[in-house]
Amino acid sequence: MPEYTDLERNRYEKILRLRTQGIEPFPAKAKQSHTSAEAAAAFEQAEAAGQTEPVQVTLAGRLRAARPMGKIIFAHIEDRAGRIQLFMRVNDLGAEMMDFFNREFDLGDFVQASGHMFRTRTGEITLHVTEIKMIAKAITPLPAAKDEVVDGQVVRHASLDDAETRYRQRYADLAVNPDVRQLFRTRTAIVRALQAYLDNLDFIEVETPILQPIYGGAAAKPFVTHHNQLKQDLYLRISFELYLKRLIVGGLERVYEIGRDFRNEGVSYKHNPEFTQLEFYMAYADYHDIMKITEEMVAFVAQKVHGSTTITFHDHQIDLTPPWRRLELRQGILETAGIDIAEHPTAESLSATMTARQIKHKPGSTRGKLIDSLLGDFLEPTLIQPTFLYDYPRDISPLAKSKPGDPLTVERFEGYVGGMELCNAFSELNDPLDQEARFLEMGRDYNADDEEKHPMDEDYLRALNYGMPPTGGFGMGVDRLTMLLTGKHSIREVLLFPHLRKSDEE
RNA sequence: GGGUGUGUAGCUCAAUGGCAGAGCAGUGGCCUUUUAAGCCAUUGGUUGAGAGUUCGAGCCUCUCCACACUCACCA
Repeated sequence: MPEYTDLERNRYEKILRLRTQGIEPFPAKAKQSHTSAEAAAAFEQAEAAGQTEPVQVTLAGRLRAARPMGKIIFAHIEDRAGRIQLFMRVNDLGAEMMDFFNREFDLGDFVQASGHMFRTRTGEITLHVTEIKMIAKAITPLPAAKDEVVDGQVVRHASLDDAETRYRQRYADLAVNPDVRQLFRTRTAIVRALQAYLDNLDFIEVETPILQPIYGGAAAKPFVTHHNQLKQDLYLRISFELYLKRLIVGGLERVYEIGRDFRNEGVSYKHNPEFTQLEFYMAYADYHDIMKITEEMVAFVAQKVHGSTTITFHDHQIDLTPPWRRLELRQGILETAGIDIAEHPTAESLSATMTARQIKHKPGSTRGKLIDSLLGDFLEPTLIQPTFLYDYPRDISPLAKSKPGDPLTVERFEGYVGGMELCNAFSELNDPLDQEARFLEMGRDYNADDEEKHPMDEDYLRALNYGMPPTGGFGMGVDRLTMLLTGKHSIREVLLFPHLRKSDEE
């Protein structure tokens, strides 16, 4: 037995006491004929129809409030649809049963109650209980002690809002905070809406390996694991990109995957070591086509789950209605940082200008990285309304197709909303010769012995050699989309079980 | 990794360096239409952990732990 507090010990002893009376506090069977909402609806319908025979139901849920008043008891139980009041009377249940309830039932217990629906004197639709049964005893009291229902809204007088407890004990958070339960329903609705949108465009959803012998498709440090029998190190994927494009080579033409990526990097309000990504690839599309799909898809999802394409995020009214603003990256940096990157075709030149303007940057960075840091420092915070930034430096985009006539630039865009990067997309590089050269440029090598160098993904190059049609590709952080659509400012609020440091007690 | 802040009862929070408290929950009573039910009584503390200063530390100092915010890192 774990160490119990006095409150828990008291409840634990009730379990023992129930068993000595031959009552199992964790019975194998339970019944729920209606949810709270269905029971209320059925009653209202019968009432409107002038039906005289009572609406008989069996409800099940967690006991969330109890008001014993001597020979009657009012209580509320909560199920997935909400709360409903129970009414118990000594006339119906007998003194012994009333005592039994008062003595052995606690807030947080799961109960099953049968009876008929009626209205109390105050008009509240209530279950008049003829039989009540314990179906699962709670030993640990729920952290929020008391709620009040005002006009159908649950007002918490002593709520659980300590962030650490909420994240470490998400089960308790969900159990006492209905808005948290609702948020995760919305999250699922967002994923369903994304699927519906893409399915309607004749995409197929696929699953590709999470354990990969060579990681790629993004710039991130991987988690490493090991297959014992094969005596082989494997990486948890940092993106799905290279596998999905193999499927384009195979002729599937329109594919997407929604799944987990793993990146062995810092944690922040918008970063978690594992996060959910949507990637799709569409043959015969280029990055301009993908922009159109992106803005339509996000607007579709917002409409579906939020009922509107206008959202509020960090006190900003954000309008997701297409078309979104399109801004050339060069122009955006010129306007916000006052530097024209086109005038600085080399890292040395750009670095010198940044130094002259006292803009902090890491010496020895590539031109692309310098541009990326200008973007992050000056431009990104200004991109509140949805904006596609397009035409990115080639050296930070090794999988994107070059822009015709501009050797330094590729056909890539990123979508920003609320000052946060939401998605990344490009016209895919489908020239195997150029792709091999890009891999070599970024330090991949056929001789993978050198630990500093990533092995060349020869199989991916072989796939490209078979021929890949012109393709537009897209990746988006589903967690970040969920943050935007639910107005949450931390990725942890939209992850059921966010990553936290191991605590002492675990 | 750096900075700022927080950590007190099951939950939400008080406490000038001087007896560690309240509301709710819990426990024992009363109560046949309540809904933060009410009324009476009452239990509950290694003040995150450890060390130091002091006659005396929840409070001051140091170390550590956790969390939050933030900066840095992050093709």
